[in-house]
Amino acid sequence: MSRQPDPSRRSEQSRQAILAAAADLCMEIGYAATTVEAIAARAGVGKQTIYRWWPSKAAVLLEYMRRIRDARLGFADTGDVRADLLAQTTAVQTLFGTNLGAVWRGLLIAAQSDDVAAGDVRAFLEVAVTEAKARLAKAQQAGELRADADLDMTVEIIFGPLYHAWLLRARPLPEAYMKDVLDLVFDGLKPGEGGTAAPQG
Amino acid sequence: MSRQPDPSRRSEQSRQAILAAAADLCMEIGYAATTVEAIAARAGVGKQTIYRWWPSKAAVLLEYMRRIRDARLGFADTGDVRADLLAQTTAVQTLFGTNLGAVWRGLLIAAQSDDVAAGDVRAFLEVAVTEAKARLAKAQQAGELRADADLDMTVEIIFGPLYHAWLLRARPLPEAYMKDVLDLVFDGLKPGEGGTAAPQG
DNA sequence: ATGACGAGTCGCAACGTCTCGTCTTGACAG
DNA sequence: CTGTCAAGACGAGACGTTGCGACTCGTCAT
Repeated sequence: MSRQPDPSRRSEQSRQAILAAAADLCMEIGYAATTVEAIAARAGVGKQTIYRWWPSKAAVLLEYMRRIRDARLGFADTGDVRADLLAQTTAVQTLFGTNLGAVWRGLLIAAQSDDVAAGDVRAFLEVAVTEAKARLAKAQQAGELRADADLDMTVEIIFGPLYHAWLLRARPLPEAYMKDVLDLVFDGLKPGEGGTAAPQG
Repeated sequence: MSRQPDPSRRSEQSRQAILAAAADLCMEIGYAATTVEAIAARAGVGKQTIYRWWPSKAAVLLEYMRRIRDARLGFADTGDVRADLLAQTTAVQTLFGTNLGAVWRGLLIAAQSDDVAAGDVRAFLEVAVTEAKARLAKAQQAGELRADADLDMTVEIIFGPLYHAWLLRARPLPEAYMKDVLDLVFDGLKPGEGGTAAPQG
């Protein structure tokens, strides 16, 4: 009787091999083509070892992403909210262009059809959202941001354009994309007094 | 010899039944669970009749979406760009909440793994983007919009938040969501002279 | 007669479950 | 300290199931 396995006897080596194999395959052949059987074969592992510890390939890849993130710092706080947001969003934009972007894209897809994965993926996403909201709340108190701005909405206004361009339109973005977006949304789309100088993407 | 079938002999009745069955299934059980075999069964049609005319289920659903859109008008032009954008984006937000939203979500997923579908889905999306850009260009000439705003970016700033909230975060949105977004992005996130009154989502 | 149609069969690929025999580990006996 | 032994995680892979996309029928309309 061992319906739930004993984590203390788990093979760390297999765990690492599975995470690495899953990520590599996803980067090389795409999320959809990355099958559990292929992950097992590449990792030199039995399929059951994957199913014993993870409910799906999405869960495997999400753990991989979590490890990457945990090795990273969150939002910086230099006192200049626009600069901090630019640093953060530019880092995200850069990540989208790397192989990790392919993994993240796959997870966002999985979240649309797999309810279990959806909860975990959204939780992962909400960590970033919460970090951003915390930084924005501080900016609000510092008078750098309109006091009446809803923070969830503000996060969506800042990250939404990037996701729209990358995930939906799949268009190539100039390096300064997020700088120009931030200039536009902070100064406003309507013409007028003109704050910080602005774009032409 | 009939490698490419003769459209003039095509059964319009089967076509309609297939489109309706595909859309109904997608709304009822979701995109992933909607199989070609299920569509055929529901439509009372042979599988081959689907494969004869469409390359994939994504193509079927895209044709369905195209029909819906063709029965609709594009952007209105009342002379007030914010009002026009509000009307358009609110219509989109409403659509997301209906069963058509489930179909559209499915197509956006398919575009991530099926290269052929991706081209068609993006083309469909670009029609809406182009409409929006045209209206924005007019606003720019009318002095309603900053002259230096990149239009692709502006479209992403306006629609990005909605997609981010709906597709990625799957959070429930208040009816006035897009009104508040437009107020924020037109007037700007930074505090100051305060243009139009603004939100608290 | 041509060819689209409904119906259904085919081999294939991946799913998730399962059953092997092997190897590691911790508990206990000597 | 060392030898024995049961528990259980492991690699490997067989299993039935599902949906794919190509195909083959006999029917029916043009």
